[in-house]
Amino acid sequence: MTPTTDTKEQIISVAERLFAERGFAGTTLRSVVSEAGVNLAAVHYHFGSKEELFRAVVVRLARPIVERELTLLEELRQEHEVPSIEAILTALLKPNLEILAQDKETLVIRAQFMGRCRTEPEPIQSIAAKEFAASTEAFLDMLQRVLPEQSRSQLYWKFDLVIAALIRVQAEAGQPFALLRGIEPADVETATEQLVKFLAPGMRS
Amino acid sequence: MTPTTDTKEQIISVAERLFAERGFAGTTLRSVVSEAGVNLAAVHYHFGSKEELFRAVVVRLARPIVERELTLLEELRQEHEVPSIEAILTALLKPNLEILAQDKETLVIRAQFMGRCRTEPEPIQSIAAKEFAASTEAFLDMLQRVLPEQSRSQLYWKFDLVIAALIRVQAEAGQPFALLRGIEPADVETATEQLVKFLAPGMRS
DNA sequence: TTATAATTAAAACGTACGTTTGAATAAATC
DNA sequence: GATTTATTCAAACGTACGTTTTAATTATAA
Repeated sequence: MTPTTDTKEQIISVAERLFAERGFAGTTLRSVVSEAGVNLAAVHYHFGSKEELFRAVVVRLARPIVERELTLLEELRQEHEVPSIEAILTALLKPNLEILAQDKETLVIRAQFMGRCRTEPEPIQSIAAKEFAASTEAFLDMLQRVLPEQSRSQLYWKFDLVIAALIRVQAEAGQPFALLRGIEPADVETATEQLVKFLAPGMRS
Repeated sequence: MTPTTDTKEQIISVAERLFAERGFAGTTLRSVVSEAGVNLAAVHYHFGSKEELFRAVVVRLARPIVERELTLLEELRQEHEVPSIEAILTALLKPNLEILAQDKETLVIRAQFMGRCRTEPEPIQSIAAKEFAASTEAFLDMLQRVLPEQSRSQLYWKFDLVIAALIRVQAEAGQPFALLRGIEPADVETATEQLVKFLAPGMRS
């Protein structure tokens, strides 16, 4: 019998890829377990349902991102009374790109999954949104402080567009014309800078 | 027997809404025909398959957009040797928002559908991408002319981000904090301007 | 009016899905 | 080693899906 943590992680890893490629509804549990080399009932034993499996995949990827984002934001807050827009956006975006770049093998899969889970039909989309809620709120608050002349409404849709851009960069990661092409630290640095350079002027306008 | 054009249009209209809400895989033909008040076989008679139904929905919405975009672009080309980035982006984005604003009833549905079809798993996403291919190419060419110092690669991902922003604006249309909140011509005008104002500086940078 | 074509209806085909069940096996605990 | 708990297995449950088939009905053409 395969060790437990391997079974669970195997299922999550295969599910991550298939959910990314086919979406939630288009991915069958039978295809997941077939590729993971485990039994169909294992999904229900370990995760309880297809939806909880999806949640497990989201959590594995999103938690470290959100933690890192919040840590960077806190550091910003302590270093500067009024951080720059560029610094805030970097704190927001970089963890998202860094995590993708951990492994060439999983770069595209993770990127696609990140994009996928934010565009899924409900109730799946909410699963991901909840995981990012703390980060969303913290960054909106910081932006409001830095840009007090903008209405909350304005900040809201601009923030939304920043996230949309991030999703797109993730979705295209690893492609020939993509902003994030590789997994070197320099690749992440460049991609983050260029994305911030694209978005910051619009945030201020 | 209901007249043919009504049956077909009814099916397309219901399908548009359900595909938007649930995605391609999450929408069943039985739910579509049930709400359209027609028979299941009608889908196959009129469209041949579920995928062709999806295509029919895309075509109904995308064709007029692309035509309008290309028309505006041609007008721009004839009026200016070197059009401004703002004018180009307006020509690109405004038809997409205008068509949503034709009817308060369908604003959110159409917006969601537009966003949905660009984020679907393959092979569905390609169906929509093909419909926009002519427009994509024409605008990239124009941008390249106006920004000759930028590489094609750079223009490509920036254009991609513009489209991502558009998708997001569409997806949020009609919501309280949305950029496009209503269907008056002034609403479209404002939304287009603000979106262009957000994106143009980044295009130039 | 009759014949032909178009459209709709209902049932069925062939296949598939997430979830549940009960048994078997493996691992952990005493 | 015996017992308990955890995990895996295979089959089945209850339901559903897109597509196909055949017949009936309606619309159009001659």
